[in-house]
Amino acid sequence: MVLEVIVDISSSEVDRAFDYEGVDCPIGSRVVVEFGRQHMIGFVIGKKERSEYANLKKAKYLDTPINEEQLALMDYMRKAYNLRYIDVLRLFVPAKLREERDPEFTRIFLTVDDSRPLEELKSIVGDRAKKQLEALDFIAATSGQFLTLLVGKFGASAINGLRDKGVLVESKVHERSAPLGTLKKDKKPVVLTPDQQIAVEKIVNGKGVFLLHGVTGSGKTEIYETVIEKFLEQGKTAIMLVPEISLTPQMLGLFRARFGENVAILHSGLNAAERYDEWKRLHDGEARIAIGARSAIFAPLKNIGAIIIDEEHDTSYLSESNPRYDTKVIAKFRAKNNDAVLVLGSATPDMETYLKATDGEYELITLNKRISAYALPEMEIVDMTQEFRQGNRGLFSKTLEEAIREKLDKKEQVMLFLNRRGYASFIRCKECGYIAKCEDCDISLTYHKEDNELKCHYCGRRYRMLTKCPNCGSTEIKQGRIGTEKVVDELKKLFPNVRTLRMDNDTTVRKDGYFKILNAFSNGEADVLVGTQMIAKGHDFPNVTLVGILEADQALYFSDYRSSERTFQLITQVAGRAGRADKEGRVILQTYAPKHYVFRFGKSYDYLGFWKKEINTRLVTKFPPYTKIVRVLLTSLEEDDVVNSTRNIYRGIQALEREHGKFVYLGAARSPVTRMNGLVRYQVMMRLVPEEFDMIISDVYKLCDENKPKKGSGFVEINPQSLI
DNA sequence: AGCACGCCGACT
DNA sequence: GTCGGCGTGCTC
Repeated sequence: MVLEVIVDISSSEVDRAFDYEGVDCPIGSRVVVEFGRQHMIGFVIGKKERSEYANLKKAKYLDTPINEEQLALMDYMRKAYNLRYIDVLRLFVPAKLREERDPEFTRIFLTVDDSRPLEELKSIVGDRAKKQLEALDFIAATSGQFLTLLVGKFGASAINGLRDKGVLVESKVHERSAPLGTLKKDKKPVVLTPDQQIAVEKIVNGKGVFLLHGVTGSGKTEIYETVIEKFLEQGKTAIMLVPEISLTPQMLGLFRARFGENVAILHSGLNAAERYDEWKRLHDGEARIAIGARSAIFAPLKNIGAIIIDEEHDTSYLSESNPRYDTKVIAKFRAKNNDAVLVLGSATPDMETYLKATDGEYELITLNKRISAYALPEMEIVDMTQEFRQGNRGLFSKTLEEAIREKLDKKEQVMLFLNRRGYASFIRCKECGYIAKCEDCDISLTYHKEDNELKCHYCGRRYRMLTKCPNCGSTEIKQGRIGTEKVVDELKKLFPNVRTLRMDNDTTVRKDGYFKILNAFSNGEADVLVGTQMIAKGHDFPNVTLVGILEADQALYFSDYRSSERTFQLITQVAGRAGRADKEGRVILQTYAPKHYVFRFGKSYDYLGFWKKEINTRLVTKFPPYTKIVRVLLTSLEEDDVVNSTRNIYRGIQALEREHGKFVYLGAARSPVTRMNGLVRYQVMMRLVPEEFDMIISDVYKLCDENKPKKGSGFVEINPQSLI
């Protein structure tokens, strides 16, 4: 049998099938092949009787990690996103299976025989074998250990003695660093409200895509859990996706408590062995619920009954680097192929999602009531232009300052939000307008007070702080907008004894930094938490009774058509942080544009009002969801090379425009960031109505592939999150 | 991606 | 003379 094999190398050069001689095995199988002079893992993507090549090498069959439905998804993704075989295949296979190791490698795992009481086992061991008793206690207390660890700790003779006496149960387990103990199911019957009950009924008895639009605290999680439970009862499986940032231990604990060993968790915190183990449990049918961030949509499950995407508007569902994909699109494909329901949940749905719900493409389920008796906090909007006119040059309005003072006196906690690090201080000459930029990236540098230096947030390059303008020599060179550090500084001036924590990309470079800071705040180690919207997501701090949003409108004037939507999502989410449980919350929003409709609708938590206004704007201005923005980004070491490539691609697209109708917009230019990491960047931008998009996108991919710069690269982005 | 082949500069 | 620089080309 001739097998068509894709080798595990991510390069366009080699991303095609190579013929090998091998046993008849299913498509989707994993094999070892000799490729050139090296041994490689490969994946079978096709089979045939004969090959046009003579002297085929042999492929050695290992296993079949990818199922038929996943193969169909692979083909779909390759076409829809112009991806390589191998880049898609890798999404389905844990890294461990791509290392050349014996995949059947197992270790012996020992647990105590729990069919008999521990005391009885001890008497079998006898009180003369002290070391054995010690080991037995240890194994019991830790609910099982690997043989190698036990031998290291207690010595081979003691452990072999125990094994001979038959008080232990032995099992072969795939390598894994932290075995799950036996988890008790704490199955409290969940009582659903009538609204929740109706939602569950609709989803379980319906088909297709559902938008579950529910205000913060309307009990979406209980609905997800019950839906999953109902499908499990039917013998089906389920995938639940959450934004990476909300995969908290508490959240997972909730699912573990309800579904126990049936849940497999896939998140970035797992090491390769743990990830493989969770993957394997799903693949073998030992676990039937996959829960995780974006990539969990590729879980090796069959017979899926429900796919749930929580906080569906969250941008973490869009993969912005190789391989680029939209999780919702993948979810729809898998739901359709499995005849599963897809549930999209959010308090502030994506513009496009809500449009589809109003069009009837999705079924809309609205939850207006909060399950707790407490209303959402009142939002106060403070006009900062007024403050300025009254002589207040600080960051805090009088209202906010007084509110903070009051909360600090009461020993309650405060959260202060800034829009994001990108808006932190840049350096500008007041005399000539010079702005300090990165020599490599052409991006405004950000001032970091802690190190007294300037940093480029795109390449990380550092510069000494300027004392005078390199352009005109003026010493009137000052920071522009504010960053979290500045907020902390000013806060300390107003309240000398305040204890603060700061959270942004700088303080959370290390993966655990994020949770450390949140834990510290949760434990009351600080009075005020200052941060970017990172702190807005998902976490409940019962003692937080005041939330301040500083410069709420910074994002509004950022050159992105989604800025209003983002701002609305942010303020809704942020407001949800204030006042849970028994304490009334207060939200103070500072803005220089108090009359903007975002704040008007945001203040009253009126999503629908906002959506109607915003969707009309998108229609009139011809932006998504009514159009698709396509950007072809070309980069090269040499200007001539990239200019040449850009010109060819632009001409090709012009030809497509002549052939297929009128585009909303087509233009070619240098990218907003003209150089990054030493590469020159050009782009071709276009805005297409959906029909045009469908007609020409594959031609655009082809043009890009065929005309990309000789000494660089080119790729196509669809509705890119940022145009840097 | 590797790894070979291959054709020019400075070394025991 | 030859060791080795990394440019180009191939892997069923």
